[in-house]
Amino acid sequence: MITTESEREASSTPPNKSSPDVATKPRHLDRPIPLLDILGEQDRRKFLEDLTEAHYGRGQYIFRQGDPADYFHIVTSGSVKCVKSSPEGKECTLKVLMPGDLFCCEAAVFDGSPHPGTAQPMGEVSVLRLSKKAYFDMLRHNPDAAIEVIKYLGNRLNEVQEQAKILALDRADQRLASLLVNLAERTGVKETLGIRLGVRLTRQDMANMVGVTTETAIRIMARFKKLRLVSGTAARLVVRDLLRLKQLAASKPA
Amino acid sequence: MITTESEREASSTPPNKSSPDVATKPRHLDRPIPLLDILGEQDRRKFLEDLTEAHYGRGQYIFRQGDPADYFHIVTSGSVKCVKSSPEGKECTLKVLMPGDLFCCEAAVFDGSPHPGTAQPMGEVSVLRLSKKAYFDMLRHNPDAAIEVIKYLGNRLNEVQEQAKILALDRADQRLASLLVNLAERTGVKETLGIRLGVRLTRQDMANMVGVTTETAIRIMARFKKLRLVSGTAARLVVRDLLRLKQLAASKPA
DNA sequence: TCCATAATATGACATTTGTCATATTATTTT
DNA sequence: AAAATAATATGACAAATGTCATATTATGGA
Repeated sequence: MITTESEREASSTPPNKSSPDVATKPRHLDRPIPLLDILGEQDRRKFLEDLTEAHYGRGQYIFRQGDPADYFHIVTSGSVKCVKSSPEGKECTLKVLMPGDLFCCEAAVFDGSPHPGTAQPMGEVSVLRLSKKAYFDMLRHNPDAAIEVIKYLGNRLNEVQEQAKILALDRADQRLASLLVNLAERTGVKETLGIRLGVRLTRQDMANMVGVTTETAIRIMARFKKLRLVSGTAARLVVRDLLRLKQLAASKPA
Repeated sequence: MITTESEREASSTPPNKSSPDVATKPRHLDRPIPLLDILGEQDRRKFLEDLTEAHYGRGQYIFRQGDPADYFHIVTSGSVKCVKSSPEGKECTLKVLMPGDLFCCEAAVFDGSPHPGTAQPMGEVSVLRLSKKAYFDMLRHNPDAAIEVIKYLGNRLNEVQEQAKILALDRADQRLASLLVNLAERTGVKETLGIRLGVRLTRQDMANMVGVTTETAIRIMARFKKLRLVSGTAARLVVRDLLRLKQLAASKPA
């Protein structure tokens, strides 16, 4: 999925807060959400009544590791970082959620355990929130919705397992190449010179996603730049040679 | 969950085959399966009709990476290795499934894409199999069953994400310590001298699970043995000091 | 019991990646 | 526009892990 043009990325930076700017009935949704489309008309109306829309900006958190898990979420615009931190303070970014992605479909929502990670907006973000109870009711009354959630979770599970495999077996440069390929395919926007990533990503962000230090990520990106595989930095990162990056990600030697 | 005594681990090694020894109506189930317990009596009867039980031994495969995904599975006895291999031949073991675990709840079962990994019995194993269609029907007619699957998938997702974090951030010895703690808690059997793991695990197996070479796993295990954290080898691996292993897994320095 | 094979062990060395220090260049904010 | 901060860059060196070679010990099957 490489769209050909569609940007948001508001650059205003509101001060640090920990609750959403607004929480209202949802207005218009940017793009179709499979889960919502599945619901019948009457269910959909009932369901939408329980949904609230929340907006977040830079420096805020949607929720933090250890917080109680009370809501099921759907991203409607912008992107969301899922981060886990270890007791000693090191951080790892596990996933960048895009519009249409669900989160907290999980066990935590059912059994009252706290969030196993932090959800952080990357720029301006809107999400739909559904209370634990309403989510549960929806699943119970809508087998098709439940199946949709099962499919989503199954895909996510496969995805993370692939990611774990990459972390376990591949070198730093291959892991970085995999990340760039993945983000280019999931969020990329075609341009004359290549594929521009749809998310702002510093070398530090990349480092956190592939389990290396920032210095290592910088050195490898410098090499990739020299090889004309990529160009640009955080705000405007362009993948210039998707094919060769893919080959690098799958190759044996250095 | 550390049971106090309950072993199987048949030691006979039938020759390499790629189809189950038998596929019959399930007889008696070793332990309760939450998913089955949820179904009402009549649903349960109908459901059980579609279930077949299959048995596998050493050297066989339940399915292999790339095979078409036609069945949903439940482990009823023994343990199953989930393995992924990269194009260059390196392998990574992502999970050891125990009785009660579900597998192939996933998207692959629905949309016709092939198995993203291999499922391999560790010793003698029995699984229940349900055809894609019957599984789908069950989910559609049993909201509670669908919710159970969602819970299961959610737990698995959290688990793999935790694993990915560990692979991304921790040193080899910490990853190995985490693995031992995890297996001791999930499969361990209490003994006078510690907790014996309920699965046969060579240093090579461990290496594949934490993304290091066999040599590194051997060296680290030798260190652990010297520190009296563990004892024994593959067939009889004992965790002697769970607490210190946990501390090691969570500590900052060497 | 013996043999064949699998598993564990260990050393020497190469490679990869991390750490720390210090610049340089972008980007925000005032 | 200037100042402050964040991001990128680079070198020197240390530490962790991999590679390859070669033993030694354990285990399962004839």
